[in-house]
Amino acid sequence: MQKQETLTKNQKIILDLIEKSDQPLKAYSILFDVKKKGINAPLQVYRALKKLVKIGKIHKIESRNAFIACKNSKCQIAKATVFSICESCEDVTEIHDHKLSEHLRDFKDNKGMKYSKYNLEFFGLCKKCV
Amino acid sequence: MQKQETLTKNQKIILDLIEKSDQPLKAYSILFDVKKKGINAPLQVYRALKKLVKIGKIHKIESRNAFIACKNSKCQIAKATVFSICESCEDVTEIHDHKLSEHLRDFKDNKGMKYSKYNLEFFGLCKKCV
DNA sequence: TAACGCTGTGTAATAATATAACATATTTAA
DNA sequence: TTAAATATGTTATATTATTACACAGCGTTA
Ligand SMILES: [Zn+2]
Ligand SMILES: [Zn+2]
Ligand SMILES: [Zn+2]
Ligand SMILES: [Zn+2]
Repeated sequence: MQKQETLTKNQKIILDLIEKSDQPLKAYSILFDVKKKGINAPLQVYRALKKLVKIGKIHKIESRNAFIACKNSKCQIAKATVFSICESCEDVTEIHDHKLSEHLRDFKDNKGMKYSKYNLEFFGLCKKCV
Repeated sequence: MQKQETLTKNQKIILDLIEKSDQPLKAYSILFDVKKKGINAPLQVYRALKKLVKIGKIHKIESRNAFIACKNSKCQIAKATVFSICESCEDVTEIHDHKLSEHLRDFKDNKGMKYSKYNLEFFGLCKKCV
């Protein structure tokens, strides 16, 4: 369900920037970078980020307040994200693990709660940093 | 490994407050509540929170920037947390599911990364809010 | 004892993250 | 072709979190 063609100007500018980075970007660093393209205010950035998160083009790394592009162009799991985060170099990688996804998708607690979404962040040391 | 007896005055005040609430509290709401006890500045709160998180007495709900007490007094999993969050009433519950914990503890990605910690947040609607 | 490292405290200032409110424009759908 | 929904630009402000500095208490150890 490709939707990029329906993005607005600001959304495209900001998505382009995030997609060019393989690591998460913070809102105010995005703002700094897009000022030359006429985006002047935090709110313009946050609005675009909100939309891009909503349609699954990017994800928010909650523990870092940063945003990373979803590399899976057919991402069906915009609402079911798993990341690995190196606590030393801060390298972030999105994990797509079928078995894990299944397990999480099927998880039922004992409260009868219905889950529509989850976010999982693993922390540790990457190979370079061990 | 009970460590509460070694907590300092500020840490105790703040832990008490958080433990009395069954729902997550935000740092500045904590600050407001403990002003009558002589804690005047954000940093005093954040320092106590940091320590309490570190020793597993409380957990941070990353998506909400809020802090909740760990109800499991023998919590071995201060670094392996799972929460369910109702997106309507914002009710938060810590989940202790043995099978899920095992699955997450044993998870290995294909990058050879060594995980020491994870945080999982499920979102949905609780029974009241469905 | 004295020197040191470690942890915590108190205070002031500031940084970083995010939203409210308002006026207007554009797109979409009935 | 009106109405609803979505997006924009701008200003101001709210919320969350840290830096920097001076000092106090405690245990180790020289
Ligand atoms: Zn993705
Ligand atoms: Zn690393
Ligand atoms: Zn816990
Ligand atoms: Zn609810």
